[in-house]
Amino acid sequence: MATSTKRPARKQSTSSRSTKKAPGKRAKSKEQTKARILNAALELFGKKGFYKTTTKEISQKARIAEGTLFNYFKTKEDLALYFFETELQTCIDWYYKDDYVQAAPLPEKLFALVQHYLDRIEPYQEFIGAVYLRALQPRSKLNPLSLEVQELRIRELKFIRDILDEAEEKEEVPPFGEFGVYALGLGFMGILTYWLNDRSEGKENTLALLDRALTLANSVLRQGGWEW
Amino acid sequence: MATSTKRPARKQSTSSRSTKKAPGKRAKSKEQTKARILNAALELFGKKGFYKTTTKEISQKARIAEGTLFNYFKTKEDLALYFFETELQTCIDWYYKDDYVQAAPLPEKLFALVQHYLDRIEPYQEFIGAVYLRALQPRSKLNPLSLEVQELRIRELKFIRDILDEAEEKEEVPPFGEFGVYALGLGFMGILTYWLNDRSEGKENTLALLDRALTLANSVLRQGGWEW
DNA sequence: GCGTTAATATGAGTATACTCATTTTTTGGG
DNA sequence: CCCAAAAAATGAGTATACTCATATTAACGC
Repeated sequence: MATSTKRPARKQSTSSRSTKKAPGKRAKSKEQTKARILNAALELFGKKGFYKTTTKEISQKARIAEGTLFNYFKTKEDLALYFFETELQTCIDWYYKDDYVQAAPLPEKLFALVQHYLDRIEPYQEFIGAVYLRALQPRSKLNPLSLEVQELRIRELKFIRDILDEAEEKEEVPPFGEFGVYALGLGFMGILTYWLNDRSEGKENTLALLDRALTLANSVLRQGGWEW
Repeated sequence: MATSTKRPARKQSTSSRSTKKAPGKRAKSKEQTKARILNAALELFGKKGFYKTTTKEISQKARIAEGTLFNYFKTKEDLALYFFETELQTCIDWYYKDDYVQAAPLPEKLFALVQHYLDRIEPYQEFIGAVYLRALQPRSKLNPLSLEVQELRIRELKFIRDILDEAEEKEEVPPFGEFGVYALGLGFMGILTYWLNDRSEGKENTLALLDRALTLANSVLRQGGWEW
């Protein structure tokens, strides 16, 4: 019964043809399989939601055996988490390519960054709630709140720290150091949580909250006043 | 059933003191069963951890059928969550009975409260990580970050708000309103997360962080200075 | 007591994330 | 080409949270 599926269509048309290129057949096929899984998962999650999508369905749609899926992703949640990591990275890249944003004052910068990120993960809204919380789990590599435990090797944390360092250098902010990174991470998490709960049109409440929080923080830090 | 004493039932006659005690057999047995479940669960969670404890084991230890467990708690996680709600309530009660704490300035007050809470949930440490995150889930009743969605009916939020109101009244803090409640809730969550990751002796790192955060916040708010 | 109704208990059954021993495919050396 | 080892795929099997139709028990009016 096996074998009916994957059959490499092209037998080798002799060894000469395929001169072991850099990728190699194996690596290439692996990549493709992974892509198929991700496509299938994304489509199904979007259509039926994270919980109602079974790993069996995903495998079928990706045309692989169910077990294979777990060779690529340790758990179903890891599979979903993949999208956020990707988007986060995209967001970081975006930042470093946009001179205007980079030059802006801290509050504007943070506002733009968060807004950008929220825009990007919008499609995953339905299932992000089910999954992003995992990132807070004590052992998770994505946990922005376990700074002292893990040695700041993680991309995302490094990014936050870079932004903060720059602001400290420009004296936009007092030298908070680690503490600041932690606080920023926490604040981001708060916004994300609020966003998840936000039923307002175009998530405007979240943006309003974000704006208010940044303005307030800025004003408190700069002039020690709270009349905003 | 109980004695065969005829009990000429009367239609109404509310005055009938006949039925000895208020509880009634049913309510009583229900209470006992619930208690048995909680005891069994607590012991097993403590001994084997949340994930390795099966609902079957819990039922057996509580001497009930497996299905019965789910008549009392919708999910296994709800069962675990029960302990936190209880401890939180205990904590709130403790606060209102301690005049000294109530009279203290806000930072000391918050420090004492959090420390007290952490002390109390210490025994559940092993499994709290697995479960408390659920509280952040968009729909959760415990989510301290979904203020505007849910109308502040929840005990815990009300408590935070009361404390903040009082501080605002005493002018220890500017009138932040809802915003303040949200921020406090978020801060508490941050501490809890840090605590979960804290491997230091006696969780002293967490206490240090808490102290630092409160001192800093206080100083920034009061004098607009950040030399602390 | 007896009958009726509603609450509660039951445990076999279901769904599904994940495992693992086995099979298939790829690679690379002779 | 062929073979052996490594990598990857496979799908039947497992574990377990949770459901549900049925059975048991309590409550209460007569």
